[in-house]
Amino acid sequence: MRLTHQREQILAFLRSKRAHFNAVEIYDAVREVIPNISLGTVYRNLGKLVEDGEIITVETENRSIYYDGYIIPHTHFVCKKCNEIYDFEDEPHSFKSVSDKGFDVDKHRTVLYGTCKNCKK
Amino acid sequence: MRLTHQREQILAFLRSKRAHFNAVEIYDAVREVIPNISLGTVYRNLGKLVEDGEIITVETENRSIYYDGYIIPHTHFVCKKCNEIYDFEDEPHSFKSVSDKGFDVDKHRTVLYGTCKNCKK
DNA sequence: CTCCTTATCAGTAATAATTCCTATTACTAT
DNA sequence: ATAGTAATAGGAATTATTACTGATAAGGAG
Repeated sequence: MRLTHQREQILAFLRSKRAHFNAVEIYDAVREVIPNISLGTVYRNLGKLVEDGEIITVETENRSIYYDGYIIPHTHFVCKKCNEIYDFEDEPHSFKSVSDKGFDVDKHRTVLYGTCKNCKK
Repeated sequence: MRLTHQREQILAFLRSKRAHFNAVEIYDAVREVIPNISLGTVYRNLGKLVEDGEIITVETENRSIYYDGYIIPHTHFVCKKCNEIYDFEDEPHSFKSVSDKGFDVDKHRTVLYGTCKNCKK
């Protein structure tokens, strides 16, 4: 994988923020540095970075996919009021009952839905 | 919520199959019974049925949302080779660390990714 | 440093999934 | 029956993502 300026900046942006962004938000952010980058380039690089394990995706009930530069396994919490995505530590889990049945688990995603601390007020 | 013929058939279809379908698949299936049902009606009713807790959604890395008439909490496994979605029992989890921090958890979704038993052969 | 190969790029068109809009129909309670 | 509300079909519009094409630039070989 060639390290292009575009790919470098996308990765740098995601690593610099401990938050979750969709493709257009990343596009807008990286355009500050590379004004003529195209959205297609952002999507292509996000895809490759995911493939390479440099970043991870968060699928929620919202239609768009969110990208996360923090790749240590963790659980996401989506607030149904403000839509903010929060990080939490994974609780211990083995998925032993799944692997025992002959299924190979590569990765897992847990998303919690509810009301966040701020929106409860 | 009015129980219309359309809503009834959508729900009946999802309850009759222990599998996961996207909106277009459900549309095609229900059209066998109600030939002139529209896709918009399917989407609208799926949304209401989810709101009402009659069915649940499964968000995966694929772009479309899958609907599931089996609403007892369980874990989904998506095969990266054949894209089949399998059901597994939930492992015990409390999300206590999340609620202890003042976040109210309404529901959770866990999706495992990997290679299924059949595709391993 | 220069050339060469090839991945990657910008720009744009196309596709897929979902939502929105409008006129019409069905149900409910007067 | 009639009015009022809610739901529908059909199609247009929107949003998110992917695919295509000729031009560019990254990285290795000489």
